[in-house]
Amino acid sequence: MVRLANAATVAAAHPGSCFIEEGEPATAFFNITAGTAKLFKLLPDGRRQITGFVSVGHFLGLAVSDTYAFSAEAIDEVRYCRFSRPRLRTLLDDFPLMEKRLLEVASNELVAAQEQMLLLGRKTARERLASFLIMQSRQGAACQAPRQRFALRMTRSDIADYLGLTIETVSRTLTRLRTEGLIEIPSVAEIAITRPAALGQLAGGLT
Amino acid sequence: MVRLANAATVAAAHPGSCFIEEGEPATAFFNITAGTAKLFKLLPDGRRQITGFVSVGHFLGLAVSDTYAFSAEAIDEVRYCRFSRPRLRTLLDDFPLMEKRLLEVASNELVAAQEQMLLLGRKTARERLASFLIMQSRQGAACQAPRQRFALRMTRSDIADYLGLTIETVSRTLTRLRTEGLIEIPSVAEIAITRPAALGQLAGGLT
DNA sequence: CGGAACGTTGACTCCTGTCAATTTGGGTGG
DNA sequence: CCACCCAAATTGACAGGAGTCAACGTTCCG
Repeated sequence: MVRLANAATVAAAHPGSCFIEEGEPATAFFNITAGTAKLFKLLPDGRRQITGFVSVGHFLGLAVSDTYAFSAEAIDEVRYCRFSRPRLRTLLDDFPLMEKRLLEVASNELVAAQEQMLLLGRKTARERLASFLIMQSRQGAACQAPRQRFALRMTRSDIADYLGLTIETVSRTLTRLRTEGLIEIPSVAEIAITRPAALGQLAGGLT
Repeated sequence: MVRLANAATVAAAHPGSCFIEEGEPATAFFNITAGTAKLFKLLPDGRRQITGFVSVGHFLGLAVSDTYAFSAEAIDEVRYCRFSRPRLRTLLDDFPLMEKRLLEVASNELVAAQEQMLLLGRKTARERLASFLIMQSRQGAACQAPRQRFALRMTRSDIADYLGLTIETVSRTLTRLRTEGLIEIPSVAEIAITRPAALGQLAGGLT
């Protein structure tokens, strides 16, 4: 862990380790600088809902609440900057542009959250997977065209908990999409979209 | 419609009318001054997901996107201030505190959205209704204790589309909660929580 | 080679959705 | 004032999609 001049610290989280725990006092604000993490909430009996995957550039821990509203677990090696809350406040005062940027980010995440609510509340398993695969195909290709083939950086269990399904349903549904010729599965962690238009149709008017 | 000095307009929407339509060019920013509206997204075949209910004080249309990401329909008579986008920008420049406030609001809404994702993705119908009723019992009583008895300002159809269920399941589940003695239903639009602790338990560790 | 975590597949169950009939309640007009 | 109407809500019967439980396959390290 490195301490910087402005009291921010740089740290890392190993795959599988949590660097934010839901319910803990929200003492800090994070900025991911490398790697990917999953954000999730748990029910008392262990059911889990992954609310998003975050990677380089993402901000975490904005909430005004005094405790974190979700947990964050590293998927691969994650590096991040950590700002104490008071330090964040002075940062925002010193750099008003940062506030603008944070507002933009939060607004975009709200839009994404609403899209995910539509998926979780109203889409079938097939539609959820179709939507998810299309989303993934665009991941990290913000400025370019979606890639026809890409790697899934998460397990079936993570996909299931993100889509509100079980791992069995995820597996079966992927198999079905494959047998129907909409996708190919070169390896467990790779997907190739063979009929993007049909998949988009299934997803319900792509986002 | 009244035009103010700073180019904002004051307007109203009658019950059932949409004052924001998903997909339309996002030309404005709204601030609700009276009434309640529902926000929702539609799938091509008409399936609907209500992403939230908003009332006095809420801000709408923040998104950076060039089209609205959701529709807004008035439940009762809604009054609102409408700012054009350029005007919003000058407003934010003139009143930096407003930006801080918007960021707070957006952060809180993100937390609520994540809670709703947990509900939609992982909770059973019973748990969804329990969570919903507890949430409603706190509505508009931000600073006070939750009310033991309250009015539902929306139809069963709205509740269903908010919770990702059908109206039949909402109806049946409410009936069951009543016969089990957790709640009473003095009239179709009123609920009394008779066993708050048990209902909270069911909801899965209240928010 | 062996074991463990992850993934796939099958058989069966059940919660919720679908379809349909009936009841309730609020508003309107005779 | 009351009968009527229509939308909303409730209730029932049935069906189906996704969950559960379990067996089997695969991959990857130790």
